Amino acid sequence: MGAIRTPRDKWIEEGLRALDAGGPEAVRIEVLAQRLGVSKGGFYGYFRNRGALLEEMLDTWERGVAEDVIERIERDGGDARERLARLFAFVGSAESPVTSAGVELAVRDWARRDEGVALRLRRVDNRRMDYLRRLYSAFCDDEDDVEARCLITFSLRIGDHLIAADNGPRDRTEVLAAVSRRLLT
Amino acid sequence: MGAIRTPRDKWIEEGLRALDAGGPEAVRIEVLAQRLGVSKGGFYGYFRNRGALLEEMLDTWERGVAEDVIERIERDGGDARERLARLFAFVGSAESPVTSAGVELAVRDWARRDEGVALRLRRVDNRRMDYLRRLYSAFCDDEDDVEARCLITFSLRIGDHLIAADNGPRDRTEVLAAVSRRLLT
DNA sequence: CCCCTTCTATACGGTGACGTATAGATGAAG
DNA sequence: CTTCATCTATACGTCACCGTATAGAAGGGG
Repeated sequence: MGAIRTPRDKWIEEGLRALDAGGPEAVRIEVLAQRLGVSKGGFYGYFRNRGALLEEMLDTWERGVAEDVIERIERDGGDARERLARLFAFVGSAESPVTSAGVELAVRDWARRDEGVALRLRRVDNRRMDYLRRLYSAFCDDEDDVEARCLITFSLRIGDHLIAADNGPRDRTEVLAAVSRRLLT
Repeated sequence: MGAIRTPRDKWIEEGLRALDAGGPEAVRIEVLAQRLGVSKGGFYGYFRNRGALLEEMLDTWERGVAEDVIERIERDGGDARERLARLFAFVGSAESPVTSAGVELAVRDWARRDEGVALRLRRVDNRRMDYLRRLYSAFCDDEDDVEARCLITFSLRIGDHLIAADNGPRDRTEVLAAVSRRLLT
C-alpha cells in the first residue's frame, strides 16, 4: 500500500481556508488542488463531488466550533463571570482554520441562501446561546434581562467584525471592553 | 429617437435584487437580462462591463442608504428619543431594493474581501454612526456610554438578521424591544 | 524482485458566463 | 413614408471550472 500523500483532511482544511478568504463560491476544486501543490486527480477519490466537500467542511466546522470552544472555556474553571470574560477574550482568535472569524461570517452569509447551511447554523447558534444563557443566569435573575444580554453579547461578537465605522477617538476594543463590563454587572 | 425600453436604472435595480438574493456572485448579466425579459444585448450600451454595473449598484446603494434614511427620520421631527425609536422601527423594512436588509448584509460580507467596497461601507457606517452619536448624546452625557450604545444599536441591527438562534419561549422582536427600552433610558 | 493497491497527472467533453460583433426591429423627426 | 439613432436578438470566441477516464509513479507485502 502506498502512503497517503494528501489525505482527506488536507482538502477540507484548504477548503475552509478558501471559505474564509472568499466565501463558498471561492471553494474551487482546481484552485484547492493548485494550492496543495497537487492536481485535482485525487480529489474525486475522497469526495463524490464539490458538494460533498462543502458538506464535510460544514461538518468539521460545526463540530469544531460548538463543542470544542465550550469545552475549552469550561476546562479552565472559574465562576460564571470569569468564564464569560474568558469567552469574550477568546472569540475570533483564529488559531485553526475552523474557528476563524472569517469562516463563521462566511457561513452566516451562506446560511441566508442555503436552507441546509441555515439548519446547521441554527444548531450551532442555539448550542452557544444556551451556554450563554446558563452563564448569565448564574448572576442575573430576571430572565428577560438574561435574554437581552445574550443577544447583545452575540450581536457584538458578530458586529465587531462586520461594522466598518471608526469609533471616534476611542479604540474599538476599548468600547467593547466598556460594554463587556456592563454586561458582567 | 426610439424610446428607451429597458433603461439603465432597470439593470441596476435588478442587479440589487440579485445581490439581495444571492450576493455579488449572483449578479450575472445574462440572468438579469432574462429576468428583465430581454437579452443581454443592450447591457453593454450602458455599462462597460459587469464591474461597471457593480460599481453603479454600490453608488446607488450608498446614496440611498445613508442620506435618504436619515433624511426620512429627520423629516418627521420629535425629540432624540422619538427619532431613535422610529429608527429602530424602520430598520430593515425593505420598501425598495436599495434599503433591503439583504443587500446590506451582502455588501457587508462583500466588503470583507474587496477593498473598494470596504471603503464605501466605511463611509456609510461612519455617516450612520455619527447620526446615532448625535441622537444619543442628546440625553446621555457620558461619551463612553454614548459610544457603547451606538455600537450595541448597530450590532443588534445587523445581528438580528444574522443570528439563527431561537430565543427560548420569547419572540425575537420582544427581546429586541426590551433592549431598545434599555438603550433609550 | 515483482505485484498491486493507492495516489497522481493529464487529457477530454460539457456547461455557464463574459464580452464583442453584427444584423434586425422600433418609433420619433422630418 | 422615409430616415436614422437607439435599442435588441443572435451568434461567436474565450475562459474557468466541473466531473470522468485512463495511464503513470510510488512504495509496502509476498
